[in-house]
Parts: sequence; C-alpha cells; structure tokens
Amino acid sequence: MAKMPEIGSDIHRERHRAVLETAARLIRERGYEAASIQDIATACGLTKAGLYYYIRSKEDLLLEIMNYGMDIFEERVLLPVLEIGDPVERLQECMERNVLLVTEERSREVTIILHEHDTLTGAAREQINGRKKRYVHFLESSFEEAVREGRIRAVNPTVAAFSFLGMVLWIYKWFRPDGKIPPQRLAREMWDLFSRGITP
Amino acid sequence: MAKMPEIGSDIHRERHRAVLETAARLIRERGYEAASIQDIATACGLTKAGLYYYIRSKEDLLLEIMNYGMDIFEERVLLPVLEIGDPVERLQECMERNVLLVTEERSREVTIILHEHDTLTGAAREQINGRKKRYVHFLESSFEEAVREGRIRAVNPTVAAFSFLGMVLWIYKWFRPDGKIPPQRLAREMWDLFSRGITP
DNA sequence: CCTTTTCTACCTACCGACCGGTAGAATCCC
DNA sequence: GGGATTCTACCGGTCGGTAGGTAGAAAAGG
Repeated sequence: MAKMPEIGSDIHRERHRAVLETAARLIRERGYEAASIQDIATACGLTKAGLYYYIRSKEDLLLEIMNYGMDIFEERVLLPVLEIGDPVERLQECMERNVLLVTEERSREVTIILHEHDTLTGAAREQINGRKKRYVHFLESSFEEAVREGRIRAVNPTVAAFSFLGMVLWIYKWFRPDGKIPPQRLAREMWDLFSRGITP
Repeated sequence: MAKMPEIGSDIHRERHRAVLETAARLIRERGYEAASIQDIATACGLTKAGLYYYIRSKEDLLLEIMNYGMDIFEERVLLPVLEIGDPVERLQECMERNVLLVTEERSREVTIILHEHDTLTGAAREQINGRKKRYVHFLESSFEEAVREGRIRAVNPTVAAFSFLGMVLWIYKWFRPDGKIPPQRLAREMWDLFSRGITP
C-alpha cells in the first residue's frame, strides 16, 4: 500500500503546486470531463502513475484546484476590501478587483470554479459551495448596509448581489484579452453602469 | 450501407423531437461529457444502436439540441420584441422574456446553450456562435439607438449588452424554482436595477 | 384476397480506444 | 543504504460507434 507523505517537504509542495497549475490550465481549456488524467500527466511531464504520486483522485484534484482558486480570489478580492468602511466604496473596489481577476491572463484559471459549478459531488461540493456562499453573503450584507445608511436606494440585496455577480462573472464567457476593451476600462464602465443604471 | 430516411414521416419527426428533449434533460442535469450515449438511449427507452437511428453522432445531437434551443429562444424572446418601436421598452420586454425563459421549468433546457458554450467544434460551433452573435448585436444596436434618441445616457453599447446578458444569463447558475424569488418579480427587480442603478 | 417484397424501427453483439486507477519494480538523490 | 520519486505494465470498465439481423407493418403484384 502506497503511502502519501504526511508532511510534504518544501520542494514537494512546490511540485504539487506546479501540478495544480498545469492541471488547472488544461481543465480550463478543455473542461473537467474532457481533460483526461493521461492528458494532465503528460502536460506535467509525468506518466499517469507518476501523477498519482501528487494527487489522490481526479475529483480530489478538481477540489484542490478550486480551493486553490478560492484562496487566490480571497487574497486578491475579498480580503483587501473587507475593511473598507464605506459600503459603496467597498462594493466598487470589490467589482474592480473581481473584474481584473477574471480577465487577467495569470489568474484566469479561477474561472474553473465558475464553469464547473455542478461537477463536484458530496462533501467536496459542499465545501466549495460554502466558500462561494461567503462571498454572496458578503455582497448581500454590503448592499443591506448601504441601504440602511441611505448610501443607495432600497434595492433587494439578493437580486443586487446576483446581478453584480452575473455582470462580473459572466465576463469569462465572452472576454478576449486581445479585444477592444481593456480590463481596467471594463471594470470602470461596468461599475458606472451598475451604479447609475442607463437612465439619463 | 445504412441509409437515413430522407424525409422523415410526421411520426418519425415526433420521435426525433422526443429524443432531443429527453437528451437535453439529461445533458442539462449531468453535462455533455458526463451524459453518455448509453444513458441517453436508456432514458429514451432505446438501446444505444436504436438511438443511432435518430441521431448521427453525439456531437451532432448536441448541435441539434442547441439549434432547437435557439429556435425556442427566438420564438419566445427575440421575435416578439423585434418590432417594438421604443428601444428602451424593447430592452425591458426583452429582459423580462429572457428571465422567464431561463427560470421556467419547461424551457430551462435552453441553458445547455449557455453552459456548453465551448463544447462544440468546427462548423457546428460557428453555426451556434453565429446565432448567439445575432442576439448580442441586437442588444448593442438597441442600446445605440436608445443613446442616439436620448432615451438613455451615453453608455458603451458593448459593455451594456454584456452586462445585460450577464445579469440575465447568470441566473441559471443560482436560481432555484422553489426559492424565495418568483421569476416574474426577479424580472421586474432586475430591470429596475439595470435601468436605474443603485444610487438614490 | 392473398402472397411476396420492401421498408421502418428497432435489436444483439461486437469493435478498438480510452477511461480512472493501481501494484510493484526501478531510479534518483541525499 | 534508504526514503523520495517516477516508471512499466496492467486492471476492469466504459466510451462513442457500427455491422448485420429481424419483427412487423405497409406496399406491390397476381
């Protein structure tokens, strides 16, 4: 019976992270089901059995990628805005950071979390769903707070949160890095639209 | 060499449509790659070989489902609003119809088009992309027209179109028919948000 | 009206390829 | 030497797809 190293060395952890990133790239490009373990192993410069030295199973690999992605999201989006006092300014900064996260090349792999939202099962699914829900609740609370303080008009916080998320997260489906709209401008114009609407 | 019936009888066409709808349900529930031909055949009450009497290949089945879905979308959303004179009223009606399309049980299978947006390849993919782009261009033109006529303020039509789409189409990821928000109310509140924004 | 042929709508049985995953040996590096 | 790492070789199962057959209805022929 093969044993998994209980405490990986630094170099092991580094290798493991490299596997996650390579696997994430492939899964984002082809989708989870279409990207086979063989493909992923080859892309990592390993055989299939060699890859299994670093992962427990294909589904666990996906879970690890999603948790890794959520870590990046929280580091680059959620945590930096958490302590902004003004709820409107907080939401604006949050949208800008989130737009940049899903548009910039080096962090686009987080969109696996978006696309494969129904792929995991059981406890793994619940774990990721829990982390996602924290974000939704954060948005809902911020909208509630902004309404309470009279900073925005009385909107339904849930509808506002999911509209916010829809605008921002849908981007991964259509945005092209070589297109006409640079990420920074997209973030600005999207907030302007969300903030003031379309009426004159 | 087996030959496909050139002109299907009415009963054949009806069977074919039933196959599409059953397959669509399965593919929406499990995803295209995860729903096997065997699963689909069994769900249709056929053997695998029997199913192939009605379809040419798995990918062609997906293409047919997407075209079928686009037909329903155009019938229930696009065509009815096409001749509304006022661009703002047109966009509002369009959002409401689109929200209802993706939320109501009997038409939810159209969301396969949304989720599997990168699954098709080659000519099939181009065909569906073409039909999708018609919708994007319709929205962009409507925003342009509304700006030109001074009915809305000067927003970027592309950003407005994709924000509109993001809010509306993201719904399939989170909406639950047994949740707290009925489709009709969601449509109304989402338009209100899109129209007036959040500022007081 | 009855037989013969043709066609529709499936079936059984199978194909080669690939799936995720593993046992156990070989190799590498300290 | 001895653990860490990666290999070869293989497992049973399933994948999309197909060759070829057939029951029964419909059409054609006498």
